[in-house]
Amino acid sequence: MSSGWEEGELDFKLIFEEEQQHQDSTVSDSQLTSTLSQPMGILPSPPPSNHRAGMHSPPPRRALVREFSGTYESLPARSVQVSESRVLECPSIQITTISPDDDFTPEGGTYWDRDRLYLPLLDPYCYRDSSMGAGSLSPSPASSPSSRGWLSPASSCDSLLVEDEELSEATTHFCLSPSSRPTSPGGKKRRNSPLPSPSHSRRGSYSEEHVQFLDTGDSAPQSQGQIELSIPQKTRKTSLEQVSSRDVELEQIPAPNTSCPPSDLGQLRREPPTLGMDYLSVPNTLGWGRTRASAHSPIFRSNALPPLDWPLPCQFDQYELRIDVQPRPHHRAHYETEGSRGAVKASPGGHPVVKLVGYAERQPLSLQVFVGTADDRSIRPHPFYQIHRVTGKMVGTASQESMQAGTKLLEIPLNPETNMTALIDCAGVLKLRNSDIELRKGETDVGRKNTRVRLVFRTHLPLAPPLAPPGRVLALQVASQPIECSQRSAQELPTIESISITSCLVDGGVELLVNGSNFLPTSRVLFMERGSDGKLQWEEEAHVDRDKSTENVLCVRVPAYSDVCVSQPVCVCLYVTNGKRKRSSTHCFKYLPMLCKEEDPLLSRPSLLLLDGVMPLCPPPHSHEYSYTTPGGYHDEFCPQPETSEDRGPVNECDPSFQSLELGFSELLPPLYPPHPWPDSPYLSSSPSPSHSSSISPFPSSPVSTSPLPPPLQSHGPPAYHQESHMTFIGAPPMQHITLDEVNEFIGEDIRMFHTDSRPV
DNA sequence: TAGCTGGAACTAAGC
DNA sequence: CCGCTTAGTTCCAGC
Repeated sequence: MSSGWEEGELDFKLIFEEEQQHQDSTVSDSQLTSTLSQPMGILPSPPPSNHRAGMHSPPPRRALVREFSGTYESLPARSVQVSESRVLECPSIQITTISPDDDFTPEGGTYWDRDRLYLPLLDPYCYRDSSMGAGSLSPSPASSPSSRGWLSPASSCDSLLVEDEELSEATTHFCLSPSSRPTSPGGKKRRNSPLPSPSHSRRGSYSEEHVQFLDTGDSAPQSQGQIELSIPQKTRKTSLEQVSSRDVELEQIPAPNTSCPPSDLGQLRREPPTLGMDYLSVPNTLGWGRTRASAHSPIFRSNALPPLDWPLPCQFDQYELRIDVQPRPHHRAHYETEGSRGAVKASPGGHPVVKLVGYAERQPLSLQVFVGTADDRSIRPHPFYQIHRVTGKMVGTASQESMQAGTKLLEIPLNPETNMTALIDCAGVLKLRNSDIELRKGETDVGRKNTRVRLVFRTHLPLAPPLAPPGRVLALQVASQPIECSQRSAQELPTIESISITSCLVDGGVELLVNGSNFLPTSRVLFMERGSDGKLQWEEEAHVDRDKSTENVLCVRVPAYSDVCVSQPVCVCLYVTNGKRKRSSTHCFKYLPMLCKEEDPLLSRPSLLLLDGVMPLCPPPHSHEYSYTTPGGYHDEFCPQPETSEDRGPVNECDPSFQSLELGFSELLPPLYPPHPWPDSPYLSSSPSPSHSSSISPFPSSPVSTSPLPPPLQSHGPPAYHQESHMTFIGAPPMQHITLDEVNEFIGEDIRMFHTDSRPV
């Protein structure tokens, strides 16, 4: 599933030089000149990441030219000397300008012949860098597909000029302008041709219709022209894969609003011609299991905001981004050929609610929302889904769309007046055709049965000393529970929304209630355990008490574990199946050793085991219960999907969350690094991330604060310095998507790099 | 009328 | 290669 990219394949370099950014503003290279002259987006753009949408961004690395304050940016691939003292990494592209007199297709200004993609001369201000890190806001309210045009004046090089105060301004003056265009897809379309997708789609696809500029992920020369491509018609699709929908949305759209300084309001803008993978074969970034991004700090320079595929914590210091109301587990996404299917709704009705806790400033902030993956890998933008801005009289939340590295974002204000709470009633989900996405070069994910998504929320807080040096921003992210977006799956697949208990002694026998939907009289509940190699080691069916079960509740008796003599807690998974290939996602369950209760004094305090402090009405013996639905996260993703994990090779056998991290990982951890007052580098392997720092405990007032606590990582990362504990932490923020293998790898790499960094140079 | 929603037909891929 | 099943995509109809 992963790209297979190995560390050694990461060829491009990442450099960062703050001081020279200004000096180099007169870069002679045409690729930079026009870019540098561009107006800023509302948010400073992080450096180009050169990655295609859906690909993992490379983690930042130390500056090659000169280290500066330990901050890192990823920059484009190939080296271009832009000044005597500075070398930028830029993609190699071939672009030939053509005159405005040349013919173009009326719709998009581009056309294909066998060998070339011709791009029209465009307003030099009109381009978009699809790789821009923190994309600038587009004024276009249009949503896909009616709003494919994302123009962003921001570019990779813009980010080099972004000053800290700009971020502050951006966050302060997050302004929303009313939409001048409808955002929903333009209603139903008539079939006019039976030609099947994808090769002869009856319509242009998200990729095909809109553009078709190749995404370098960098600021390509802003002069327009023709890009040399070897694109035999027969392989048009293959060629177009470079022109992925997410990379190359292009359309004429109105001039931007205040977020984008006007150039010529009457002039249509267009993305810059960029070139894709043919010339810049950017590796599929880090293999998900290898990324160390999780180890970085959530604090970034304001001009180096993290890419969307970087895992971020949901909590840092007193700040926490949390989901107060989770979305429903089902939401039928709409295709481009359909009308909007509305905004994602919440289970109790209404819509999801997201809140930033601990923020007492008066400055409003912006909450970014995008559609992320929901597999057992780290959260990243979902290649087959995009966020869709829903408008209408029923939508009360203002929002703006933007693009970041090919991923559409909604930006929603977080205002102090509303207690930094946002009602997410404007976020729909657009489904892109699998065939369109899968043909993109470098795309390794398959769309088939890849229909679970999450809503991912991210915000950036400007931090002031003493929390961080000036100009630093704190990036927090939280992801919703998985959302099934397929109509069919939503109708057929059983879904577990909660379970009444999450652990009991190994002898089982405890009654457990599974709450969810699509349960049938024939539904079965199975407990299973996988080995570290991902192979099924044990599976046992739980007896279902049909009399006590309904279509939304299954009452089962927990089966005994295979080995009642275990001395350590055992994490297993349970799922509901309605038959072959109709399985729910898995939820974690822990078997506790028989002696555990006597040996572990903490277990004698069952209240400490309650997540969210919700005491069950009738706690059964031998069990530890908690309210399943945690506000800030979801446990479901911790377990591999039973229907797919078997094909994935080694996977974590179960919950790689804190619960599973408890299981004997502490002895693998490297020595405690000396704490930093704040992280200079988000990627210093030899220094602890804030989450590692004991001085920044995520749970300052935790009732179990006497025990070392896990990091406040919502996303995966190395296990923190909690030792010994074999219990579930109260209020522990969920750690998502970390597998046993990842943990081991993180640890091993940390140890290696620690040793390396410790050596005198 | 446009947008939202549920349902189902049609089609391709997989088995 | 064929038939069945499954899943993705598109269209229709009702509200």
